[in-house]
Amino acid sequence: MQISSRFTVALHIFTCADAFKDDYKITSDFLAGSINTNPVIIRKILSQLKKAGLITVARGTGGIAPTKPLEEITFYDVYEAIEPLENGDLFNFHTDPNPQCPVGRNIHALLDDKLKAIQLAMENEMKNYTIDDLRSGMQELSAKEI
Amino acid sequence: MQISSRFTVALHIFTCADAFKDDYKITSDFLAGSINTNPVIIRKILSQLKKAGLITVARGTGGIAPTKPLEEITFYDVYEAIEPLENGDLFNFHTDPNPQCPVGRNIHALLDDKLKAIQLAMENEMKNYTIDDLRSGMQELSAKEI
DNA sequence: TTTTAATGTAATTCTTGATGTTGCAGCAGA
DNA sequence: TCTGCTGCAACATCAAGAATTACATTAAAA
Repeated sequence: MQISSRFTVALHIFTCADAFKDDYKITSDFLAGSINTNPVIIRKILSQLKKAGLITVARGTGGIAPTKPLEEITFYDVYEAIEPLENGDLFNFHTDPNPQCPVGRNIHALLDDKLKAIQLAMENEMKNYTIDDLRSGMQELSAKEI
Repeated sequence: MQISSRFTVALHIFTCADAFKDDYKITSDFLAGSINTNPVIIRKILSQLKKAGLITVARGTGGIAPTKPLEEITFYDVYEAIEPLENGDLFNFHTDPNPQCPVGRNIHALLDDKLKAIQLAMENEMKNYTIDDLRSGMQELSAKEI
């Protein structure tokens, strides 16, 4: 099972917002055009990013802006804002293992710390990348195209 | 979005198979009893583990057995056998970003290596845990219960 | 050889979540 | 007031996970 595209869409949004901030007003319609999806999808994601305190969204007039310097917004911040994990756990268990079976009643005790370590390994790697990396990476790619 | 319970069910299966290998024949019905699910669910997972070469399943007579020493079967081996990832990628993109937009046509070039690094961080941590860790951990937990 | 107990697998249903779409109320600046 | 945009509810669609039933196939034991 893959992680939903909303996460990469959110990163796409941040990249666009920075790349075009001087030339266009960044609206949900504008972003939907670059990503090629529906503006309402964008607004839902913007709403999540706003709730997480990562951006401000100007109601009425339109336009979005990050609340912090781009090098302070990590991939993990975006991931956390976007991906709703039940109890914060990446891994799912089957519900109601058999308590009569010694394995069934101990399976959580046996696995929880190991699965958490695996999850943390991923989340910590996410903290090594920031939106500013996307901004500078985008600049390089644009320069190559000319 | 969470990783499906089939992964933790597979780990549960390995743990049970070892814990009861001397006292019971390990059938899909027996395992379904401990996990509290349907035998067909178990058989599908067993089928995946067999295809990956991690276990043998005795047709007709029933019973399963690992093909390797337990310390040589890592969580990653099980994960890889169980989780069908499109193109091997953990992260999803929205299809068809706008090629007219410089961000849209470069979003993959911009993100692919970073997302791969995050995925690898998780997968490498998975390689640090083996089925043998579950066997010994289960022994300790059982000892405590008495 | 027949019986028996398993596996292998197809077909179906149910549920949930991601995604897409329409419609409209609310807001703020021109 | 008019215009353009956000916020949000209400659906529709689709795919995947999970559960269940049914049945053919297999291999050992009786």
